[in-house]
Order: sequence, then structure tokens, then C-alpha cells
Amino acid sequence: MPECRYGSLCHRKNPEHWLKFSHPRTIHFQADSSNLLHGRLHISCTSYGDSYGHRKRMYKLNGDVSSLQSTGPMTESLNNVLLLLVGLPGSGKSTFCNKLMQSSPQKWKRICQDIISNGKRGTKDQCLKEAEKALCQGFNVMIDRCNLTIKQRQEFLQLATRISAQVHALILDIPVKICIQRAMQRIGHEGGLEGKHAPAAVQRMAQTLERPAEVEGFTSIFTCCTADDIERAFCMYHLDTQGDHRNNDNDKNVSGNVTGERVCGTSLGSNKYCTHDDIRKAFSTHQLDTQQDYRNNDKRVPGKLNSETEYGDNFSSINSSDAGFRTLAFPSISTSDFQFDHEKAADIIVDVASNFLQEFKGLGLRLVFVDLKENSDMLTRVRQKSTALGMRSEEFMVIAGDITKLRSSSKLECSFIANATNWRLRPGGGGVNAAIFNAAGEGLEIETKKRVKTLAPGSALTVPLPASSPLYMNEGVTHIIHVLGPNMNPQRPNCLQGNYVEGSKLLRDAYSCMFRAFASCVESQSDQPVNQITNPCKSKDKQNAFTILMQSAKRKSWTVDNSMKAKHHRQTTGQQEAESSMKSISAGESDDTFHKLELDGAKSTAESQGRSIISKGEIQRPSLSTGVSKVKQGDAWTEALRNIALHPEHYQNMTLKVTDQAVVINDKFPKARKHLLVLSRMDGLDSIKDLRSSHLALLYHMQSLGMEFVQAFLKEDISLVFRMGYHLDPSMRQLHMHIMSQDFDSPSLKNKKHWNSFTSTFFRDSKGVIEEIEKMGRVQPVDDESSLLTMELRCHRCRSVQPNIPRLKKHIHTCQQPFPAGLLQKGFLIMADNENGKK
DNA sequence: GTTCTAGAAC
DNA sequence: GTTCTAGAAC
Ligand SMILES: Nc1ncnc2c1ncn2[C@@H]1O[C@H](COP(=O)(O)O)[C@@H](O)[C@H]1O
Ligand SMILES: [Zn+2]
Repeated sequence: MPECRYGSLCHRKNPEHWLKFSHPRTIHFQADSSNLLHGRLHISCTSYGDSYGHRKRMYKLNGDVSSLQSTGPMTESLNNVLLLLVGLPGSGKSTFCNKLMQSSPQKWKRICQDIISNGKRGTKDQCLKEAEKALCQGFNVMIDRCNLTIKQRQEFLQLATRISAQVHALILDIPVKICIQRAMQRIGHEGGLEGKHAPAAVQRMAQTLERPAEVEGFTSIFTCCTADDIERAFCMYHLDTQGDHRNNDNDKNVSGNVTGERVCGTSLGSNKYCTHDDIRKAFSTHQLDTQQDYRNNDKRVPGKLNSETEYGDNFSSINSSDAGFRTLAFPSISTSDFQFDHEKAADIIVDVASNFLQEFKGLGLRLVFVDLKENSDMLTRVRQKSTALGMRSEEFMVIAGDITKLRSSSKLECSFIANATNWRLRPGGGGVNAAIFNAAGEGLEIETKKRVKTLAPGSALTVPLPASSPLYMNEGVTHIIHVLGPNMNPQRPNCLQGNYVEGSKLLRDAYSCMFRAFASCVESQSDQPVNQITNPCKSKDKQNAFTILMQSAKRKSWTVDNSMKAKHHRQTTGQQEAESSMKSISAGESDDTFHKLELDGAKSTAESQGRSIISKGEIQRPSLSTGVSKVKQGDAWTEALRNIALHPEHYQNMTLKVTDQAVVINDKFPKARKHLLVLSRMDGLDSIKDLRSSHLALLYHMQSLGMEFVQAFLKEDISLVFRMGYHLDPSMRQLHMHIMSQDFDSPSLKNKKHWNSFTSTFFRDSKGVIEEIEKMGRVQPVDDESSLLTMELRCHRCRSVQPNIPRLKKHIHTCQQPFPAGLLQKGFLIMADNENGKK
């Protein structure tokens, strides 16, 4: 390839030019070139493994560094610079920016997306606007956001071109593990990325990194791998108009080509400004291997993409569960032997997958659709449809290959493989099922048999592979998720005889259960010690290791061995908290009038449940009925709310507000200082499981009624935080939304069930319910619903486990931890500031 | 859902 | 002996 005569100084942006001409990475600054930053600086990288978990790189810089020594010209030429910081959360972008802002506030403007909107997170557009404004006002501008991908940077480069600004990239190439550690430890982060949610998020982001390249249009690219590098970068960009703090003793030009490598890191926090010597040192030769820098813990196993073995022991606890993506490889369900229509199936796959990825984004989950042959019909269809839908290729891949040999033949690390099984979960039958049972060895059959004997169409069963399984040893697969799809083949049992309404529903269920089983396993793994993940069958807690999921309550009656239930180990009990101290705090709105409530007795008109208990071992017949709630009926007490909702006029003394669709009352047994109920007035609607899109108007109405009251409470007491939502399985009839202050400071909160019903995923936030119905048409089932109310007591803020209710109460009384970031992000917490509250 | 209380856990 | 939970009865 001919060399472009400008080499890496070439300004052309046309990609064709870059394809036609080579641009040698070594550049030679002319002795008279005013300075490094003014010219084009390119740092070449020689791959040998890097901090983002793949390769390290050795940076070489050839250039005349004379300019680096003369502070004058550098200062002068450094104007009209748009500096894009590129780095993971925790890489030190903001620290760098803040330091630069402190040292040269007259010259620089920091634009930080996390706080651009009056101290809150804003948009890229806002950043662009602000950047343009500041540049036009004569400032240099730092863009303090991650800027990891070409796309994320593109518009800033376009802006720079448009207004003829220089655009520099400053890459903070700090190892992922360091970033994670920092992100986990920090508190009060502007962007809220901190604590236990940080590892997955940071890992996921690390995977998306696309290194800034000149071809994008950068005037300069500078990479920092050590604290010293960062200091150096600081020196380069530091523009102190008051006078230069830096050591000027070494202002003779030192010219000549210097091959550069980094030196040991020093603390960025130190106020040491670079001397010219420092700068020369920066480009003097050092061997990375011999240096003690951030990277010396990396022990990479060659040939692996992103497995647990990627990192050294020191870091295994973080990386083992969150190393990059967690991947599920899955075959097409029901389309071969069960003869499901391919077009319909492909639509369902991409639809369910994209909804799933949307819902679980942030967990670092990846789905890989696998088919044996490159030219297979399903592969082509799924590929086309997922591309057309714009699904992100990092999260959703379509590949041809043997699903049991993904690592060895495709270098794809998949811990989870879905199996299109038969209803008896037996090996054989040809196709994927035979291949997987075969590859996994008899351990899979044994582990599967231990759990269930049969599987219903539209459901999934997760089975951890024994550590001795060849599939685990050779391919790194830790779990098989068995799935049974609908059968359209008259030659096979349970043929749906062309009923694609039911068939499609079941196929959706099948994929949805498969994906959820995957997600739930990944989520539960993140709490487990490493050895339980890498050796799945050693897991004591079988409920973490396998999950059976059913889409509807009908199929929920499908039972799972109780022996599999998580053993709940209690810790020792300390002294009990005095009940009286709880009583002294009035539990909000509790009111004597409630105690006068008369129950109308059971006057239920609703049809009986009609849910047949399906015993294990029976072939599951798909059902066409849609009623899925199982709110108990018949007992008088279950009707109390219903009576109020249907006859609010009889209960005027207790209704706080009555509209045509809903009634607001105080909870008779408040579980927090503020605890109201918004009762729907719709007869026959008892549970969120019965909700469909036709109920959306009602849900919005109930939510806005709730908001009215919350706002009023917040006016009274700015410190309160609220959630509004539904119990997944309410005990009382009549759909009702809880409005709860998050203090849980009430004597009526007495037991584990109370606590878990408001703090586990048993509590479904109104906003989330509405979103699920809008997107999926119904509320999505949770994995392992039965254990939600009996699981251990955890503080709703810091998630620490508490041994019993009195201790829990004592703990939450003083726990100051922020609420889990997920709740904030999803907008489930409503507070005075409303920073992350509902719309 | 709550109340009540036996007996497990401490 | 006291505290706490869980399950039966309502
Ligand atoms: N008679 C009643 N009047 C008002 N609230 C009640 C009454 N009985 C129970 N509750 C509350 O209604 C809620 C029903 O819970 P759930 O059915 O699980 O959503 C609980 O918070 C109870 O405290
Ligand atoms: Zn806490």
C-alpha cells in the first residue's frame, strides 16, 4: 500500500483515502513545529495485552519532543481545543478535569454530562450545545463523559470540524479492575454509578470501547496508562495564566526521536507539576514488563475471550461474576421437529430477545442465536430481522456453528446454553437435544432427573453442569437451560393442530422463560463466592443453581421439589429491640375508624379459580384461558378492600379520595409512617397478573392519584422517600396500589412476609408495571416467586442481611446508605428533590 | 390480611 | 427464661 505523504499527520477524513494509503504511525515532528499538541500526535500501539481485558499495548511515540519542554508555545497554541476524555467510570476523568479546572479555570470549561442539567444528568445534545458555546467564548473545553465508542464521539468531532477547533483525545487507559474498585468505593458520584452495581456496568462498558483513532478526526491522541502519564497529560493541558508553576530549568530543546514507554505511576492527587525532565522521562525507554504499574496483576489465559480466568486472583471475586458479557447461546426452538412456522418463530425470537435485553440492560447479558448451518433458513431470518431491528451486535449475535463447541471452534465463551429438549427431558431424539446431552455427558441427565421429570411447553429449567462434565471442562459451559417449545407436528405429542395463537404464545413463553432463567442465574451468581459459580453443582443453594419458570399462573402450579428450597441459615440473635420504642412513633395515618370497618361477607361473583394442579410427570396441555390471578376468595377478610372500592359511599369516613375509577384510603395496618392504598374500582380485577393493555388508563390514573398524595406528603416532610406499587400476589381482593414511605417505621410491620413483600421484587413498582404492560402486554413473571417472601431479611438500602425483625428494625432506623442504584435509575423512588422520581 | 400461641432458637 | 417465628384459625 502506498504511503500517504502526510503519514499520520494526514488531515483527510475520507475513509477511502485511509484504505488506499498507509499512514505510518511514526511521526516526526519538525524541529520548527511549534509543539506537540499543535501538530498531530499519534501514539502507536503494539498489541500485547491491555487493561481492557484483551491485550496489553505498548505505546511508542516517535517525535521531536522539544516542544514539550517549552511551556510558552504550548500554552499559547492550546486554544480552541476540544478535549475528549475517553475512559471508563472510575478511570479518573472527573478527577483529571477537576484538577485542570482548579489550576486553569480561566482557560478551561469542563462539560460533564452527569451534571449538565442543573446538577443532574443531561443529554449528549446538551453537552454539544454547551461545548460549542464555551468554545465560541474562547474557552478550551473538556468533555467529561466516557466517550468510549466512535458513535459517542462522532458528534463532538463534527462540532470541532464545524467550528474549526482542535479536537484531542485523552485516553485514560486504566485497568478495568482498578476502575471497578474505584467505582464501587466511591460515594456521591455525580452520575450515580457506584457501589455494587458498578462492576457489571463498568465491565459492560469496557467491552464497548473503541479506541480513538486518527481517522475519526482527532488532532491528537494521548493515552495514559499510569498515574505518571496522567500527570504528564495534566502538564500538557495545564494553562496557568497567573504564571507557570512548572519547573523551567530545563528549557533547552532536547530533540531527536525518542521511543517512549511509560514509567511507574505516581499519585495524581499530588500537586507535583511536571518538570521538563518528567516529560522527557515520559518518553524515555522503559520496559512495561518490569514496571510496577496497574497492570501487574493481570494473568491472562491465552485463547479466552472474557472468561473468569482473565484476571489474577486478587481480582477474581469481582471478575468471576461480571467479566464482560455473560452469554447464553440458544438454538431455534420448535422450528425443526415441531414444525413451527419459521417466519413467525423468527419474529418471536427477535421480539422477545430485544424486549429482554432492553429490560435487563446493565446486567451485561448477551444472547447468541446459534444454528448449525450458515445458510440455514432460521439463521438467515433471525439475522435479517435482528439487523432490521437495529439490535446491538454486542448483545445479540447470530452465528453458525455447533452449539456444543462454541469456545473451541468459534472462540465464543458461553456459560449458558439453552437446549431445545423434549417433554421428558431425555437424551436423544437427534438435533440439539441429542448433541447437548451427548456433549455434556451423563452428569446432565442425572442433574436434570434430580430436579423434574417432565417439562411443560413454554417453560424452562436451568440445570447446572457438574464440574466433571466435558461440556464444562472443554467449553466452559456452566449451565444448561432446558426449554420445551410448542409442537405443531401432528406426529408428535401435544400437537397444537395449527393453533398459532396458542403456539405463538407458548413459543414466546419458551424464549422468555429461557432468557429469564439465564438472567436470574447471572444475577444470583453475582452474590455467590467464586467456586460456586465455576463449579456450579457444588452450590448448596439449589435455588440459585436452577430455576423453573412459568409464564402463567396455570403453569406456575407446576411444582418443583421442595427439597430444593434454599436453606435459610439464620444468624445468632442479639437483643431484641424494645417494641415500645416502635410504638412511640405514630404510624402515620392509622385511624380508629378503620377498626369499625364492617365486612360485607363473601359476596364474590367471580368465577372460581379453575386452575388445575398439574402434577409432575404429566404432559402439559397448553391452556387457552387467560385468567391467571389466584387471589384467595371466600374468606371474609379478603373482601375488605373490595367492599370499600365497590361501595365507597358506605365508607365515607375512611376514604381520602374517591374518583370514578379509584378510591384512596389509609392502610389499616400501615407498614410505614405513610402507607396508603389506591383501590381500583373495577370489579373482578384482583391482581396485577390479570392486567392487560386495556387496563393502562386505569393504571395511569391510579399512579397519578398516588402521586398527588405523595406530593402532599413531601410538602409536609421533605425527608420522606416513597415507592408506589403492587404486590405480585396480593392477599386481599381488588386491585390495589400501595403508597409507602420507605422508613418502614411502624409497629404493624411485624414479620418477614411483611418486610419482603415491600422490599423484594414481590413489590412491583407502578411505573415498572405500566412499562411492562406497555412493552410486553402483561406483567412479567419473576423467577422463583415462591421464595420471595421467605428469603432472608435484607436492609432495603444497604442490602445487608439482618438476623431477625427486631434487629432489622433497629438497623433500618439508622442505616444511612443510599438506596440501591437500580431503584433510582428506574425512577421507582419518589422524593422531594425528584431527581430520579417519576415523571 | 391479622391474631394468637406453641415451640424453636437463643 | 425470653425472644422470635411460623402456622393455624379467623
Ligand atoms: N380492612 C382493611 N382496610 C384497609 N387496609 C387493609 C385492611 N385489611 C388489610 N389491609 C391492608 O391491605 C393490604 C393488603 O395487602 P396485599 O393484599 O398483600 O396487597 C395490607 O397492607 C393490609 O395492611
Ligand atoms: Zn442498611
